[in-house]
Amino acid sequence: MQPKRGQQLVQSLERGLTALEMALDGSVRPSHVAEALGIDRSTAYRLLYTLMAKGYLLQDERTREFTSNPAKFFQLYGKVATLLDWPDVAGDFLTRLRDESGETANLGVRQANNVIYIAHKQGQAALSVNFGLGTSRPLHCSALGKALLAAQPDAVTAEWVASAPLTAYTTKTITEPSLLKRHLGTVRADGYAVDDEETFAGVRCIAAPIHDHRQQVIAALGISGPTTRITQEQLPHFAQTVMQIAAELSAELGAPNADL
Amino acid sequence: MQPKRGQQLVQSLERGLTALEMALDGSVRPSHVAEALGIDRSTAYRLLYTLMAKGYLLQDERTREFTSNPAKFFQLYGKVATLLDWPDVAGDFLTRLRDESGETANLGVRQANNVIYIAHKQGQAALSVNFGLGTSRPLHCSALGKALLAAQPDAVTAEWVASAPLTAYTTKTITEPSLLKRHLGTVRADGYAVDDEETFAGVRCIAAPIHDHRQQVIAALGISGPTTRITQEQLPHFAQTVMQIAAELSAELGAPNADL
DNA sequence: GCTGCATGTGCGAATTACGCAACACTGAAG
DNA sequence: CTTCAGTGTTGCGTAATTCGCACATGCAGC
Repeated sequence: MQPKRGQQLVQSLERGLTALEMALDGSVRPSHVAEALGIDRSTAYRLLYTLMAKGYLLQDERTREFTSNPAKFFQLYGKVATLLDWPDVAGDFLTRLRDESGETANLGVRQANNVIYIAHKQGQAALSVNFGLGTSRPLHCSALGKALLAAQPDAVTAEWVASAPLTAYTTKTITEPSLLKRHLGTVRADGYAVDDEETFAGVRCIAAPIHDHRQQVIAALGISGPTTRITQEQLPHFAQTVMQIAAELSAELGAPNADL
Repeated sequence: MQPKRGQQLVQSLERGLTALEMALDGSVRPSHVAEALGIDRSTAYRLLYTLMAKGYLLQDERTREFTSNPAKFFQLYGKVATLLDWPDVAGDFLTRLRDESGETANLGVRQANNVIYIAHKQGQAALSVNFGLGTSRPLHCSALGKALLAAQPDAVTAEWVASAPLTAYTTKTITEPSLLKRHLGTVRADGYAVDDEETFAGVRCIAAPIHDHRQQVIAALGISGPTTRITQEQLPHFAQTVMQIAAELSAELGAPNADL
């Protein structure tokens, strides 16, 4: 995050995108954006107006508030079709994983220092975990994230572990770089990752990586449930299920030597 | 489309967004963007670099090409959660509609002069229609589009019909404003819209509007199939099915007086 | 009506982004 | 191997673009 080439950034574009992302978190008005970015109201207005002219935002005729245009974003996202296929492709596997484990099944990919959930099937028990689609969690304390991290070459992992902010969310969150590095080593050896109440107290998650036809890790598949059901004793059993279905999904994607 | 306030547009932001959209259609390089926008390579590079710094694009280490970052767009889209829920909420209805009709069922919302498909279940017959998710079709010649148009107040419809570009896609496309206006009147009276080979020869579609709890039309639900199966004779029967399930979906969303 | 508060719009000043030019690199052609 | 054409990337001076100020306008509420 130390941009040695800071001069190459186009300020207007950067500000405009920031304003856009603000609008995605709810309705936004020029005065808010201006205050948040430390710029004049008129400047903020022109940014928002440009975003509206481009179809990214809509302006409420009455309240004059700018809101995001969902259809535009769906359209943009549709062009990036790779992930749109996920729910279709992985849907059946997620359903099976949910039914066999009884817990919420989810699928995520990496985005910077986070894993974001791109598909899921919620568990049907009265007490079930529910991550919203499109939401993100830090890599270092989620099972999906650790499964993705462990798939990288050692050097990359080491560098990441050393520089990433390892924020603690519970008392069990691993915040020590050296510990995390060793932990990821065992994840790779085991073939699955466990989030043992590292993000939310009372929630345990298990995940395994998904490979594509080039044997590259492109996503992770896992389950999340209360510690009362995903107990330490049954953890290996759950892990087996997760790895099994993850392997099948990888095979569906054309991965070689998936051990079915 | 006649910007009386052309001076309010921020050029850098506008260009940046255009470059972003170019990247969504495939890999992009500074020289391409520069040529397309009529700007210098260095300027194009700085725009792309800023987009990358913001996470919207990724740069291939080897080829130096800029590509879109699917995860980022999914994340953005996830924040605009309203539509993300659609596949979950409407999934069962789409499946039922597909099974009862035997044809591809789809759900779309309006985006400017187009309808974009946000959820679908493809028919299982050997010959079935397949629209890609996130793709768009003009309002005036698609069943979903006409169902959405007919839901508006007369004045709005009249104005739109007069100013919109009614491009012909087949010989059956309605390109005459006055005809389209009258046609939309019958759509409203019937409660469903038909696309009788107006977009693709050999394809007929039927759609009905979806209302939310405020009785506002927010989407349209429909089926698409070959004219050999969706015949003129059976059209009313199919329409009945579409309207029935559309009403049930509206009811699920809390719409009042949905006639179940 | 008057008073706060916000949006939206000219206009001049200067910051910012642009194009030019140069360098490093790559890949293809000779 | 050398040459050459083409591209990515960066520095820099200039000029165009954007920014912030100031004001007109609209609206809600003591």
